[in-house]
Amino acid sequence: MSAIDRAALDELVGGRQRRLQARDDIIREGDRPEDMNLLLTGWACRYKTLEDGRRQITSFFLPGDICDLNVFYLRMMDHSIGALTGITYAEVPRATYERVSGRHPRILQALTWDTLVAMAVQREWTVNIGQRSAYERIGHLFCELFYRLRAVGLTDGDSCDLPFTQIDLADATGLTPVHVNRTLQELRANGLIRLDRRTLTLPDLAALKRDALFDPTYLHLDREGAHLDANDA
Amino acid sequence: MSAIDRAALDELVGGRQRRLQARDDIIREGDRPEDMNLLLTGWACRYKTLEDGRRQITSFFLPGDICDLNVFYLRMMDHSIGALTGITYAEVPRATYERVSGRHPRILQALTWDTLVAMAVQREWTVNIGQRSAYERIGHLFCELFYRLRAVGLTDGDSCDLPFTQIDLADATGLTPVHVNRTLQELRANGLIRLDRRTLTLPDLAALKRDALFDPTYLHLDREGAHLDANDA
DNA sequence: CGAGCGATTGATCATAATCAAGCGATGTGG
DNA sequence: CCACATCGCTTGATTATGATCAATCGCTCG
Repeated sequence: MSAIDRAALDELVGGRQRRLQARDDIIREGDRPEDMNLLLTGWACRYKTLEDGRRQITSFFLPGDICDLNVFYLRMMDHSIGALTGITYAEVPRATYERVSGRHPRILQALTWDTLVAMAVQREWTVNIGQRSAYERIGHLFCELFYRLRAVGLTDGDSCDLPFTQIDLADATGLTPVHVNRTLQELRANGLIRLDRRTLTLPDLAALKRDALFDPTYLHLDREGAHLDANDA
Repeated sequence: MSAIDRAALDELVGGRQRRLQARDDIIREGDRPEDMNLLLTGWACRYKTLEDGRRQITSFFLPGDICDLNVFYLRMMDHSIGALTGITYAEVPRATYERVSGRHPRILQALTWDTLVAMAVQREWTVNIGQRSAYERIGHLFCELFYRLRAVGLTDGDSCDLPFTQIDLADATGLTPVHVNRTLQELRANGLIRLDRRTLTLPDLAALKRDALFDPTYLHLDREGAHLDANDA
């Protein structure tokens, strides 16, 4: 990344920064989106709630992720974005976004890239929930999170942070918390995961990948485009 | 849509057009994407297959839909796109796309819009499969398809075409064909649908929406952006 | 006419949901 | 500093939704 690109990135992120506690929402279903949000630290998620209270988490946001690129083209949020941990994020106004992306094609390219990968991940979630068993589903999600965290340097050997509850995990996988708990025990018993105090360890990633039918192609980590990573800023 | 926009659209669609039979693939997982594909007539779908044969349809494409905007930014297809009926589609080379979108901001805006809505639909599918019962799930999908078809003028009163098999429906909803069949009977028995010879009728859309917890907000049909519809071309 | 496909039905099974209760750690107010 | 409330996790018992296995039927097409 060149000095010019870095400056452009600073310009993007350098405006208003905000801080939220776990469980607070960045933006809620029904709101009119005003800004693009870039997660700097902590974990967040996108979710939708049905009238009767059922809740589905549709994406996780890790540090460096863009929560909603271009969402200001839409009149109304059709989902909410909430903090899973304490977070800090940059609020990028539309004008700033347009100025920076207009002047810096590589930044625009990186944002486009990010959008395409986000779509690929969303598709894989559809496959995950639609076709995989509870055991595979949770294993697959763990593989995905581990790969994504590793790509931004947030793993430590075969371990990484996993700062959300089993209820969150249930809402993300379309399972009940009780069943998530039992499935986690099964994964543990098979030596595929260790999970202790918000730290996830994958002692045998190859075996987990096999059992969960995980193929990282969809993450497109072999990126040819420029890489935009808010952690670089 | 102005004459200039229309001319731009003609330029986009006016290149190579192709024709495929049902069950042929436009492009397959593992291929390198070369072009953007615009579906002109017929139905297609995006799908992924697991090693053991399980298959998940992740989106349906209706006439006028863009199958894969910008996909040429990615090195390799992580999914396939297949024809569900006989189809015709326009193959737009990267160069054409870049020339036209560079010169015609409204076209670019319309394509961006399309991408954002496609993402919203993909999220809703995640919710649908993750949280809704088989009955709600199929009902919800029918509502979605009906709304989308109506938006491009492809409905006839409370009826529309539904040119795919129960197996396709099963692969799209994450259910087995047997269970789809039984659920369809239940929907029929409750007077919410009629389904005969590839024609779907929704005699009581309001009731179906209620039972399926369908809220069309996510389709963003109240579009403020320009509307790109290949059928206009 | 026979093959193949899609839809349908029946019987049985399994995965995951539901209901309910208890445990341990953390945190707070009296 | 203790009492108790809360939260996240865990366990047990039971139920239900949807999967699986298997067979039949009608239709179209070569």
